[in-house]
Amino acid sequence: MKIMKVETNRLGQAKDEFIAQWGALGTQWGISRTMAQIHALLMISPRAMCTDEVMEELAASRGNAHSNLKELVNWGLVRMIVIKGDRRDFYEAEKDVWQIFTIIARERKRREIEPALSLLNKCAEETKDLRSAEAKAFHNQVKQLEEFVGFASKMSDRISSMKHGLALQLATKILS
Amino acid sequence: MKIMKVETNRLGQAKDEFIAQWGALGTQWGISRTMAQIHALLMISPRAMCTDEVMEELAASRGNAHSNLKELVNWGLVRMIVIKGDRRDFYEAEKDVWQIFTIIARERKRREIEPALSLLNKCAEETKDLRSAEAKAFHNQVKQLEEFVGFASKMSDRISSMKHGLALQLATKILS
DNA sequence: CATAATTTTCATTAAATACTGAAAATACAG
DNA sequence: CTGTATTTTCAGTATTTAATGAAAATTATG
Repeated sequence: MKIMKVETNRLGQAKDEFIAQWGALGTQWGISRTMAQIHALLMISPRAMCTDEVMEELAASRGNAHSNLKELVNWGLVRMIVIKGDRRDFYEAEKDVWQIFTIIARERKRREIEPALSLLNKCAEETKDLRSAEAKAFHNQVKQLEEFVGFASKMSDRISSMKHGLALQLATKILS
Repeated sequence: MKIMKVETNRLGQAKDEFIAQWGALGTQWGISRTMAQIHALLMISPRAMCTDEVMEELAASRGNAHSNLKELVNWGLVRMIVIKGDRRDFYEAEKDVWQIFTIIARERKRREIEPALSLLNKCAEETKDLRSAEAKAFHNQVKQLEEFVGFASKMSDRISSMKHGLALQLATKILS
């Protein structure tokens, strides 16, 4: 085993724990454990990594590493990097927290809010001219949900498109 | 088959679609399909329902209906109701959208934000006095995440504890 | 107390999701 | 073109999560 300072070892342990736990959290957030682990690994890596390094670090299969890297690039949380004179693809994570937040917010809106909103639109529309008391009650409830979710959708857009500084300013006002 | 007005049938179809689709959405939100379906069913039901009615409406098993009803009561999205002269337990959903929102926000914070925050706290703490450049970079990245997530946590609390009207006022300001 | 209605539990089964590893496809260098 | 490094795909397997249904426990009723 390589000789190393106690400090280096402590750092390694902290990193490993971070990666392992971030992976576990990922499953709570609806993304696969490996995807969250790769994200954690790259967020704290001082340099871009290639597929084999990721595989080794996480003891994951090639297919798994590959598809999750692709997915992360898709989300925009990770960028592919070309290093000249090297045929391999390298990957590095977006590290700015506000960027990370807006990317995740956009994705969640797309997956969680928009489909709900379109369902609510449809149900409200389909029942808007029914006259029975029961139908009116249904229409009313759906309408309330529709308005709220529509609101949430707009809010999400607005906040995501803010500059970090401006958002911070707004947040400070709310927290004060 | 029972004779019914066209209107009644249209309403029934809209309800069925709403329940089915809300269930499908539930899986995106990290809750089981049945739980989301029961929630939808009760949100649009004009009266409280007993376990057997829920089972029948959703073609779900007793155990499934039971455990998901229990879970919904646990969240606070559904209340158990006692009807005198009837031994069965009845259930009714919270219908106020702002209430629904705050309940879900609280639960999500508990499951998604708090564990992340405690991990970040721990990792920042464990590396705060390491001096290598690599350690400092790690500590710095974790710290940034910690600050942001801590911020999000406070925001979530603040907004959830607002009265609907006040939140609306705030939102209007942001959207304007 | 006996019994009937209802709720609760839980071992088993089914369904959904994530991962593996090897083979096929692609890209590049000589 | 040929051989090699690398990426991509995907059928098969493993893991995780949700649902079933029947049995046990509980609760009310006469």
